[in-house]
Amino acid sequence: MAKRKAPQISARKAPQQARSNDLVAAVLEAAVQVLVKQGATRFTMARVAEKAGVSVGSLYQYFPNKAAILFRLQSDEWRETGELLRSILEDTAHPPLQRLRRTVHAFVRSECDEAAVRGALNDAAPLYRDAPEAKAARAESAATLHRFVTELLPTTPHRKRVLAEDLLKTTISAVAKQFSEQPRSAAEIDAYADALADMLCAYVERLESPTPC
Amino acid sequence: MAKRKAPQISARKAPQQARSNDLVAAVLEAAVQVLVKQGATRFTMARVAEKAGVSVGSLYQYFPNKAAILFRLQSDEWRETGELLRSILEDTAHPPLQRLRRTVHAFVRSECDEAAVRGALNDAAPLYRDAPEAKAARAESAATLHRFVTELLPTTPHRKRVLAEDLLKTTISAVAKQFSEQPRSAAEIDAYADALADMLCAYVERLESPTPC
DNA sequence: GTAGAATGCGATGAATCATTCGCATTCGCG
DNA sequence: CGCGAATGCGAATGATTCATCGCATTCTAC
Repeated sequence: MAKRKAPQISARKAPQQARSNDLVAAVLEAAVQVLVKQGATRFTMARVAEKAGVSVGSLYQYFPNKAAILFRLQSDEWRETGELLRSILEDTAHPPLQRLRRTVHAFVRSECDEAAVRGALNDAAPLYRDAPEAKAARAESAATLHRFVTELLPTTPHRKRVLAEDLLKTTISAVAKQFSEQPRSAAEIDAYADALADMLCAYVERLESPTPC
Repeated sequence: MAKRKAPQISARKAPQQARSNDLVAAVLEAAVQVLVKQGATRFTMARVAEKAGVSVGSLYQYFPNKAAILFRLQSDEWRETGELLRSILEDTAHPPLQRLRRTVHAFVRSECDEAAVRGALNDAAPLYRDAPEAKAARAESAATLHRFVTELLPTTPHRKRVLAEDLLKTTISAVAKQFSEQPRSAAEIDAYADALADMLCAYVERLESPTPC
């Protein structure tokens, strides 16, 4: 869709002294603030450096380019959410459908929590999304969902199950993303997550015990 | 999430002579090509002008700025799709559920048809989406859906119906958008649209005749 | 045919940015 | 203390891009 090259996006070098650790932390925090307050198009190295109280050159000591900072923010978010969802989906103490419902709630809440950052990160996505590192990160969460769906739809034919897995993944992520684009109250979030879970459950249950349309 | 100002985005003036009509047409066609072949970040006035075989100055005769060209492309797409969906949703010859299914198919197909343009337009969305003209365009299609949902869920309590309307709208648009981000074969598209329609129908039917979870 | 309006041109101003590089400062260790 | 390495700096660079303006060309009405 765009980028010909997907250049270096990983950290340039690991901080070795205490001060550089602080610097990286300050940069990341400043990056979030700039992203939220100024938006993706005004997210520049100069602004991040100023907000972090460091110089532009220092930014380039630990991040090879602007995309790397954005990717790091996105990557951290992915990791956190990934761990949260994994802990819910693999908690065999509860029946699958209940785990699905809890996952939907947790995910929608999580998206809305950091809506401002995520929205801006989304606008900036063209800058980092084609990097191989980003693709690897997505593959991992897909694997977790795959194991869960196999358990959720034991009697559904393989052909249909593959489709359902894709649809569930897409629906949850796309709907939550779009929903979180507007600011929402806690009550709205719960109600919406409930409705979304209702929809997914209705679909899953019908797959497992078909009823004519 | 970003833009402080949402400047002029409507056409600057209406073409009065034949040659200027041709010019506008050439510009729009060139804009699509640049968007598809070069991506949103490489979409510049100079490139569009060159591809269209006109000068930069002429671009500014009919479009006040870059966002206006992008908005015009998006607006045309919205209008076309809007008319298509409206014709299906309001065709009272078929039962509501069947119209819903046909709508889903038409919409997913439509998104995939122009996937390249839409993907790039999406990347460029921050440039035009906050303009009042864009908001007005979205409101119109929401109204069509509202009338349909009232007919689709006659016995569902108002409170739930409002939620369901939002969820249906969000799901269809968000899922189709995400699905169309990868190139798809005709068979894939049909299968996916079927699955999506299955999910929505299962949800709607359960709303109208509740079954315990 | 001609005047005046509409249209078209493209060099140019002005602004914004990502990234680099040479030098100054600070740290850790013997 | 003092040396070398790590860290930090920020002006300068080079590239890109939007948007404008004065002038040339073409069209239309009379």
